[in-house]
Amino acid sequence: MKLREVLAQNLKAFRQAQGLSQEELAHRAGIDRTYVSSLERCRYGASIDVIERIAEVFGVDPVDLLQKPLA
Amino acid sequence: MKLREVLAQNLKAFRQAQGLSQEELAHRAGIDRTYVSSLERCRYGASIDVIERIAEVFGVDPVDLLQKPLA
DNA sequence: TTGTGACTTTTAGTCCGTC
DNA sequence: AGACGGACTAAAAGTCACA
Repeated sequence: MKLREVLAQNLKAFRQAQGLSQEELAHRAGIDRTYVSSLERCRYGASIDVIERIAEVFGVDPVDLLQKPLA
Repeated sequence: MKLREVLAQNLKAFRQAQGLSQEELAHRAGIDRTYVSSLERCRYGASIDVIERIAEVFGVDPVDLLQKPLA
């Protein structure tokens, strides 16, 4: 499984776990709403800068967004 | 500390620990020689695709390249 | 609320060097 | 062996309208 796919899944999972819409997350992270959508759809492979900013919004370590689910 | 700085430090540390030159690492990861140098100097923030490929060369989890030193 | 196509701007990443 | 730069190309970052 590609790392960008892991990111996409974790991104969606963290976002929904915190009850945020794509739009709310985008606003708080200072990025575009459609870009969040693109990341969750694996349209792009994100840069580490974007990963870092999103992790800040979630209040987690950036590493957590790239960690494969144990299952 | 910025995530791209963490990557830069870990990249250099892993590379030297395995006794690889920048050029050898670049060749094995299928990226450019000067780009490895650039990453270690924080000239760029890498994409997750590049991080993944470099981690494969080192034989480690991509997450390990982004983990801050415990010290 | 989210997905998508078309688009422009910025940056990643390459290739050529010199020091 | 590696730092560093200029110039270039591919891809990401970011915006918008519309379904």
